[in-house]
Amino acid sequence: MESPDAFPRFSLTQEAYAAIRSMIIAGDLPPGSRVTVRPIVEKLNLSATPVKAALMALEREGVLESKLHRGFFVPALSTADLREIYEMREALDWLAAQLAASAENHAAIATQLRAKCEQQRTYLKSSDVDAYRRMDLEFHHDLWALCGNSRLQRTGEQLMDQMRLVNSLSARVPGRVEQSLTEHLLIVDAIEKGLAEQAGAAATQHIKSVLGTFLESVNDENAAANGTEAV
Amino acid sequence: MESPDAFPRFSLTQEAYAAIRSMIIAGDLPPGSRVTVRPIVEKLNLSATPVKAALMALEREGVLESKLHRGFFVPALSTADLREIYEMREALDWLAAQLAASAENHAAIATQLRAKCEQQRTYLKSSDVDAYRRMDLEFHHDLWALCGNSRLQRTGEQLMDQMRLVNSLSARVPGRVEQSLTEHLLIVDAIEKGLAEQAGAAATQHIKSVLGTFLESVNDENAAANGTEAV
DNA sequence: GCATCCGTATTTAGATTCAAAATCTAAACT
DNA sequence: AGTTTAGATTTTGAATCTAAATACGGATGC
Repeated sequence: MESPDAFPRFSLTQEAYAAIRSMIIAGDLPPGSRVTVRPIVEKLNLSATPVKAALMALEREGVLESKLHRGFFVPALSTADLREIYEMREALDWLAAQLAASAENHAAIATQLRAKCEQQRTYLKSSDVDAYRRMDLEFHHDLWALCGNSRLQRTGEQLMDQMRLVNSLSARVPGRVEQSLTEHLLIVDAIEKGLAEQAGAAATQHIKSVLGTFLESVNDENAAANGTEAV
Repeated sequence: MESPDAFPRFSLTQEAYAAIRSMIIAGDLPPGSRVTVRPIVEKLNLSATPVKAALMALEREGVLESKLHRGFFVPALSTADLREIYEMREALDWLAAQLAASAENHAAIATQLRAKCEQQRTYLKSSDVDAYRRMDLEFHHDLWALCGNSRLQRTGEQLMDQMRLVNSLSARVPGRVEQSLTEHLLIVDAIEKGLAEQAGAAATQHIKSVLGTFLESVNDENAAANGTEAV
C-alpha cells in the first residue's frame, strides 16, 4: 500500500524481531500474558515463519519463555531474577570500567561519559525524572559500547531488556537520583585518570547501591506480601 | 530405523540443536566452513524446519555466524575474540567466586570443588593431559553452576562453547598445569573460608594467568604471522 | 448442584512447497 | 590465454499446509 517495500535490506525475521521486542519492553504486553503468532502476523503484515523465528530468538534473549506445545509467554520476573540480573550487571560494569580505564583512549571515553552525566544533571534540575532515567540507562549503554568488548555489550543489552520487563523499575526513590549521578561521576573520574582498579571498584559500588535501594523500595511496597513473587 | 522414536519427550529442534552443537564444538567442522542444511537433514533423519531453527539458535549462542542469503558458517575466531572471551570469563569467575564464598553453603561448595581438584591432581600424576583438561573445564563449570546465578551459568557455558571453536586451545604448555591447579585451590580455599573479596581476586588472577600463557604460546607458534588472524 | 467426561476449537510444531539470491561452471569474446 | 558474462545449479528465506497437543465448553450422570 503506502510502502512498496523497495529492497529487503534486512531479513523479515529481523524486522519482526525488532517490532516484537519493542512491543514487549515497552510494556504493552503484561508479564504472564500469552504471546500468540496470528495477531502479530496480522499486525505486522508478515508471514508466520519469520514471526516464529523472531519469537524463538527473543526466547533465547530472555524476554520470552516458551513451554512445549503451549506457546510463548512474557516472563514474570521474581525478586530472585532481579538479584541475578543486578549481580550480572555488577560483574559487567566492573569489567567495563576496568577496560575503559585501561584503554589507550580512556580520556576520550571519559569525555563522552561525562557528557551523559551533564545531560543527567540538566534533567535532574528540571525534575524530568523520565528523561533522567533514560540518560541513566544510556550511561551504562555507552560504557558497555566503549569498553571495547562486544560480547560484554551484547550481554549487557540482553540484561537491560530483561530488566525492562519490570515496569515498576521506575525506581522513583526521592534522594536516589543525586546519589546515582555522583556515583557515575566517580566512575568517569577513575576512567579519565586511567585507574582500572579504582574504576572497577566504583562501578561495583554503584550497582550494589542501586540494587540496595531498589530492594528497599520493593520491600516497602509489598511489605507483608510473598517474598519471591513477581514484582 | 532401529529406533521407533517412542515419545517426543523433547522437541525435534532441541534434538537437532544438541547434535549440531556437538558436531561443531567437537571440531568436526573446521572454522570458516559452510554449514548447510541438507546434509544435516539426511544425517539426522529430520526435516528442514527443526534443523534451521537449531542453526538460528546456535547463531545466537555465538558458535555460528549467518550471512543474509548466504547461510551459516563456523566462525574463525581472531585473537581479539579470544581476548574478549577471556575478559568475560574473568568477570564471570570473579562474580561466581564471590557469590560462592558469600553463600550460606559455601563450605559444601568448596568440598565439591575440592573433589574436582583432587581428580585433577590424579590425572596430573598419570600425565593424562586430556583428562586433566576436562577436569579443568568441569571446575569452572561447577563453579558457575553452584554460585546460584543461572544467568551467569548460561553466559559462561556460551563462552565455553565459543572457546571450544579454537582447536589449538589444548594449551599443552609444560609447567602450566601445576600452576593452574594451585590457582584453583586458592579459589577453593577462599570460598571455604567465606572470604568473598579474596575469592574474587584469586579467580581474576587465575584467568589473567591462563590468558597470559595462552597468548605467549600463540606468539611462539606463529611468531611472524599476522597478528589478528584466526588462530 | 457439582463433578466428570467427551467433543470441539484454537494453537503450536513440524513438513512441504515456492521463489529469490548467490555461487559455480563454462563458453564466448577481447 | 585471460577476462567477462551468461546460464544452470545450489541453497537459503519465506509461505503454506498438515498433524498433534492443549484448552475450553457443554452435556450428562451422580
